[in-house]
Amino acid sequence: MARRYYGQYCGLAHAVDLVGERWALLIVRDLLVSPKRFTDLKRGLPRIPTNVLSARLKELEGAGVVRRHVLPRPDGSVVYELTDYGNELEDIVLALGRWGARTLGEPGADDIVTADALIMAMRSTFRPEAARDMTASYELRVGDVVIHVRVDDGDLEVAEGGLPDAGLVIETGPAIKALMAGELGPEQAIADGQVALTGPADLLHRFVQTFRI
Amino acid sequence: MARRYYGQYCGLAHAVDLVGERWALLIVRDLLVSPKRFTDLKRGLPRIPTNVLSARLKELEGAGVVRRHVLPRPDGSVVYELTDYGNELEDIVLALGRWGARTLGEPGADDIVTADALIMAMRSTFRPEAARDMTASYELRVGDVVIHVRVDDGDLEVAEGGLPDAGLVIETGPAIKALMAGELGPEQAIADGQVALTGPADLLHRFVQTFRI
DNA sequence: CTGGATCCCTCACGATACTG
DNA sequence: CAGTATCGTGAGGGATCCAG
Repeated sequence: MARRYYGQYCGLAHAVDLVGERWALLIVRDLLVSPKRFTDLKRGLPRIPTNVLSARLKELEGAGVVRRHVLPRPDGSVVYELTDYGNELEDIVLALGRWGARTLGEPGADDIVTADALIMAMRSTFRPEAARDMTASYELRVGDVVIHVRVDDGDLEVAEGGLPDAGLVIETGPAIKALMAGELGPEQAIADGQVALTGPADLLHRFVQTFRI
Repeated sequence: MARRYYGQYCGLAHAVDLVGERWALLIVRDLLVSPKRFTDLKRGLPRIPTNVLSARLKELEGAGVVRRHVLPRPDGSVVYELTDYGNELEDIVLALGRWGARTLGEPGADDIVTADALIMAMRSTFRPEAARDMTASYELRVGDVVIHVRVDDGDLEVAEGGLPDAGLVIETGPAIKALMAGELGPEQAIADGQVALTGPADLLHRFVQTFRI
């Protein structure tokens, strides 16, 4: 807004003005999963300084991407959520995540995986054409993050937390990236101990066909 | 790359590491139109300091997005072009430009429009479903930028420069955004003198139906 | 305890000048 | 033409502090 960085009358330049600042798209990523409070955002983005988070939220609000919502009393707390306009970034964020995942190497020592990041990763790698008429459910544990995935007749639903009646529980670590990229075969991953299953092993094949980098 | 800004093992965070720096996506935008030399890039992005352009090109090269290519003698000059991986940003850049264009206001006093920006804008607003079986050609003059557009049986081709046998020459200014967003009707635009035509006026209707923010 | 604001330091960015 | 060198400024990083 204020800062006219680029001096170009161009949709892309304007978009980058709105969401091109340093943490902005990661904030949008987390808000695409669900509305959140300041502290929730901070927890999902541990390395962001609070002043920067505060500044980004104000900028995104001013840009019409995020809405600040005060919950009714007695709670009275503040929730940030995407506007309709902000929600329309979903396809872009998913596509960019897919693009970036293709050159994602091994995780660094202090890299973390958050539930929201994993949820968006599953959404971005989902291949509807491979999931046609398919129904399956998975509980996915990566490090200490637990999410679950339901594929219901070709529709996808991903959310945080476990799933007691999951068809398959997949317990793994960073190897999940190699697995989903096809760099590591399911059998190999199990044999190496990089993936542990609770449930029928052939479901893992369907999993890697459904979610693919 | 070097700077681990985000500390997250996530495709999106990695993508933002690669192309999230301050001028990076605009450089990519211009390279999506055609390979360019350092000075050409500088001319299309007048406000970028040369050291920053230099740094971005090195980073993008290191990221595998841009390739530095030395032309054969006696020319011996250097050309920057997108790698295959870089080219795969096209849909994302187009989508982001479309998203940003929706909230693009009036141009600032010192905003410029470059040929490359306009070419990408035409590509991003093209609606194939509206251009089915259509054949048309336009020369488009916005300020002192001249490009031409061919719609050939549903296929789009946009490039810099005039087109002597264009079906319609459209001469306009910033009003083109309002026109393409449907905020300004074609007749109104002509009546106001915000658009001048050389050729049949009804082609302008087809133009605004084919290219739409 | 949530939701920030403040302070200080560093480094990336921006402007300009200059060189092979 | 294709950058490198220099230098000032402001945004980001990190820790701490404060109000409701």
